[in-house]
Amino acid sequence: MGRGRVTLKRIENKINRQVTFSKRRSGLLKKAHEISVLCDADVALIVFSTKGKLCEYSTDASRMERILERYERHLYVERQLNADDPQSQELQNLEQQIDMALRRLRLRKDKALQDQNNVLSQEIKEKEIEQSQSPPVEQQTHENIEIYGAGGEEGEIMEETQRGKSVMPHWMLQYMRQ
Amino acid sequence: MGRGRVTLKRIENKINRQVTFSKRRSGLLKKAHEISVLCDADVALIVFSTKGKLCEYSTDASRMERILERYERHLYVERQLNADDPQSQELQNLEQQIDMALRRLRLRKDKALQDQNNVLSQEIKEKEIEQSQSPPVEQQTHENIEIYGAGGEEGEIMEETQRGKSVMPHWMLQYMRQ
DNA sequence: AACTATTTATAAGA
DNA sequence: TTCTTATAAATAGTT
Repeated sequence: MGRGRVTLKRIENKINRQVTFSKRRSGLLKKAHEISVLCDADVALIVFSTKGKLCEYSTDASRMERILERYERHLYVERQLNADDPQSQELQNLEQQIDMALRRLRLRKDKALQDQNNVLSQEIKEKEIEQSQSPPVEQQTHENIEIYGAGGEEGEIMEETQRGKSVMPHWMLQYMRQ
Repeated sequence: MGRGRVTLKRIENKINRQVTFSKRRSGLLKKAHEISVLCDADVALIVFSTKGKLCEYSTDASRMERILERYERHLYVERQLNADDPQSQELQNLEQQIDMALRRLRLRKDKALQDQNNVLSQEIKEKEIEQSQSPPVEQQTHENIEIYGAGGEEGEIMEETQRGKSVMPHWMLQYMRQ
């Protein structure tokens, strides 16, 4: 798309590669977001540039981990099919046990963080009432909005995933108008 | 793209949604693959349809897990920053320990599977020599090929991730010509 | 599954 | 970089 056909081959010119990466990353993120909204699909997208910088998209920041876990369970079935010798079967079982332990622990940790958040939001709410100012800010939503791509700064972590914070990752804002 | 503007809103008509999903999934996978080759980037893409069916792309099937692990380490730093109370700090440490155990175990398991694979490929090689037939099939590569999208069947797991099997996931073949 | 009229993405150029 | 523009590609609606 542009003034010339593209051959699917590594772009050797470093500047060109960098520019193309930046442009195409925007496009990819936009499309990932669009399919997730239009088709009600869960999407997790992780991109590392050559420089090793991270950029990610998921349907919903707080759902990224759930998507990955779900992915790993699919994956798990595949592995079981492959493991037809006793040695890897044994390792399989061990892995499963440790994995379950980790999952249980994460649930506990999530709950702890959630409780902590609840306490904090309660404090904020009380402060707001104290100050008797403008009504609470509306919940942001990503439905029903036309988005347009725009250039993005390459070279930093573009989203900090925080549990249940926002439906729309904040870096996505740069792809929006209105 | 098409005969009408798209409003970013869930497509309510089920058939339409399904068709759009299928078309856009192809496009998304194609673009994910293109950016990874053109810009030498690591990409992991996971899509679940509403029906819960999985479709995935990664730069290299065997690298998917490494990408996810790398992602989780980024993520880990974020979490540390959030955990400023003793309770979640404690859980954090516990998690880290279990996580390390799991990682060590997976390394062992990977090695076991690798060894198993090596034995199998050795056996295959020996059979080939026995039969003294055509020379070994050329390694498939995904560089330097123009790819075109094509419809894909929705409703099945499109790739079985198998350790180090192929550079190009086999479902990707359907997006190619020549 | 194909076909096209359009919209959208983007390679080059400024 | 960022914007502009010519063109290639993607795809919505249709058959």
